[in-house]
Amino acid sequence: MSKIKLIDVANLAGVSKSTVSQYLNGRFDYMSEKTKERIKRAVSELNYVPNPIARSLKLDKTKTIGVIVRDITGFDTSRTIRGIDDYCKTSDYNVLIYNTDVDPEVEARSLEALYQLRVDGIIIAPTGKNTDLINKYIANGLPIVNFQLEHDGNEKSIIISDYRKAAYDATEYLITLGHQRICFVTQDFTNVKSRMDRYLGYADALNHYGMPVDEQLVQYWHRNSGFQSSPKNLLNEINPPTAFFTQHLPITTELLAMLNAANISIPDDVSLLGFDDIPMAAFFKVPITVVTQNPYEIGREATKLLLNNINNKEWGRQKVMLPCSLTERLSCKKL
Amino acid sequence: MSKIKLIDVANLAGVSKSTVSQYLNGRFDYMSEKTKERIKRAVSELNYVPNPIARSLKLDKTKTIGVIVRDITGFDTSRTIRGIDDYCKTSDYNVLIYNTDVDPEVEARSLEALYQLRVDGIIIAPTGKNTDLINKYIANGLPIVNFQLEHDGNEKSIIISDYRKAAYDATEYLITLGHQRICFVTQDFTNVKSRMDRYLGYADALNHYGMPVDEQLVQYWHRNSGFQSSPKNLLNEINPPTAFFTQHLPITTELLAMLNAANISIPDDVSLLGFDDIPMAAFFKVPITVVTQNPYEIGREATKLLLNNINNKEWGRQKVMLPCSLTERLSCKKL
DNA sequence: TCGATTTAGTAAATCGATTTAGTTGATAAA
DNA sequence: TTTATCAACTAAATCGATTTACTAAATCGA
Repeated sequence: MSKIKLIDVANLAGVSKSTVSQYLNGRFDYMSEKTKERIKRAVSELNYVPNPIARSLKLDKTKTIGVIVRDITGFDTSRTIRGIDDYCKTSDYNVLIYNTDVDPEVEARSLEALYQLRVDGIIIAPTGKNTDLINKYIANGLPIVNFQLEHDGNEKSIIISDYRKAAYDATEYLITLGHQRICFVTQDFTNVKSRMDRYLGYADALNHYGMPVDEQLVQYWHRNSGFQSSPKNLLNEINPPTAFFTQHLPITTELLAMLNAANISIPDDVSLLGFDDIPMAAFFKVPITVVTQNPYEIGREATKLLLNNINNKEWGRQKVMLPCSLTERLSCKKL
Repeated sequence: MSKIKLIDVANLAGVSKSTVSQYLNGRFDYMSEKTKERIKRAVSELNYVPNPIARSLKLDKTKTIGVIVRDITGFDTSRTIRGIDDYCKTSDYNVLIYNTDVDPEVEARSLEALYQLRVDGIIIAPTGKNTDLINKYIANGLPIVNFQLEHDGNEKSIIISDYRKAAYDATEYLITLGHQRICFVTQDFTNVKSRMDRYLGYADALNHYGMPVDEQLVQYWHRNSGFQSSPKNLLNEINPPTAFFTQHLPITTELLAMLNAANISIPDDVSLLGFDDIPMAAFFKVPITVVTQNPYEIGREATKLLLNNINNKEWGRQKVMLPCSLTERLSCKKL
């Protein structure tokens, strides 16, 4: 179990370090079978594994990628990371994780830290506030793949769910159930394409069924301040929504808690359809119907793309869209 | 943003590499203020950051630790990792994560991989099947801290919840509610101290209240084959349990699903108390009362202990026990 | 048969730090 | 005045690989 080095193998095999190195790197240009055989035996006898640090220093490649996410603890996020990790393990890459908690400054520091650590590439769920910085690193030769949030639509490499279609399908599902007044609850989506896309999908569906978008029914929620207008008040208006379509997990859970507290019953008083799966939702008082992404697959695809970029210096714009699916549970009532 | 090296700083400051290195490592033994000042200026002007790989190679320290867990996706596990990560970031350590999916072979390979990667130490939630191997690495000078599972009670360094007290408290809680027949559902606990401890806590409480342990009420569950006897059948026996106390998250959720399917109502037909928190449990049809550990804190404590071991070569046996707490929800009925 | 080419392998430079063993010039002690 | 001491630095070795440039022996063509 002690740490064997190249020179030990060379000595045992009776050849020079150079030859062993050539052997290990598959450069058999001019190497006799006999020599190959002896090195092979020495390697396995000594159980030699090259020191990855020395290798990294010389090659200026670390076989390590960085991952920057909001919070590894998130249901979808942890699954994406598992996807990244599983894919990396099969290609002998290692993964370094940085959490930002959606703080752009932390995000900027994480990028710099990973850059200084000489990672070969980065997968990032950006906050959206460091787009220029990210592009600067890319311009500097560091491959970066985005996921989860499409900001300006000019991302060089991005894996994203097909948000527009997903929102379209979900809205259509509600319309099919007879809902005419569907409240679209979202975060501010100015300049954030992946949020805008959901809105467009929602609008597409309404239009397709001959319904205009009622701006009264587009409600905004903010991470710190909560809902623009209280859902309870909304339901007390003259022409209240019959369904909520929430675009973000915290929105869904906060809304759920408020409706529970106000004794507003789902789906009898109002229907609810959420974006992103909720852990253990099947056990809920009312199991919530949701549009789900495939976070594990997103992780795998992002990694596939990144490793490809790392190993083929030249790469153009790439965008991969993965489909979402609707998990029908019991929170949407047929009217 | 280009990569500046030591020699660049040395040139700009007009001194040798050695002097810059001494400066950076705080060895000011014989260094004039003037020189210090010039190096300082050069460093900040060039925005120099030492290459961690070169440093690792020379120092044989990577400032990286490995973490081996069952599955990063788990609710508690992801929080523990967040605790580890947060602590590490404040000490400039990096974290490499390996998932085992409770496969001892994968666990063994992960240990070897991390060893070869020259991590400075490892935090592991062991499967329990590689105790000897782990000890071998420790004997080889690699600090390893255990958590989540105490196997033989001889672990050199371990952070664990106080399982015995937690099980005692939970059982006492049920007894206080009037329950006399409490079914203890567990995985096989032969040779696994942290499971045995929960049983002992359960038995302690029963004994303390003058109740004998009825072995009929100790039920076993297995990851693959499920329950020893079906919970439904159990409830149909002559003298059925009035409460289930489940010792592992998968047991709790599987039991929950089975009771739901059989239309057995909680807590009216039977009470349920689980070990480990369930994500979003508050939204459940019946919010489940649980004993919760503090996974984030466990992560921090494990890291604190590990970094301590790394930086003080001599360390003896260490065991830290963290308290659990009971989160009372609505799944336990007063009889 | 002799220079040219090919085959098989090695010595030494390199990656970017750290560290040991010196070196130099100034001051202090003998 | 000479030697010893000390302050302030530096040259060179080192960590463990990879790679380039080189050498020596064998083979080849004319």
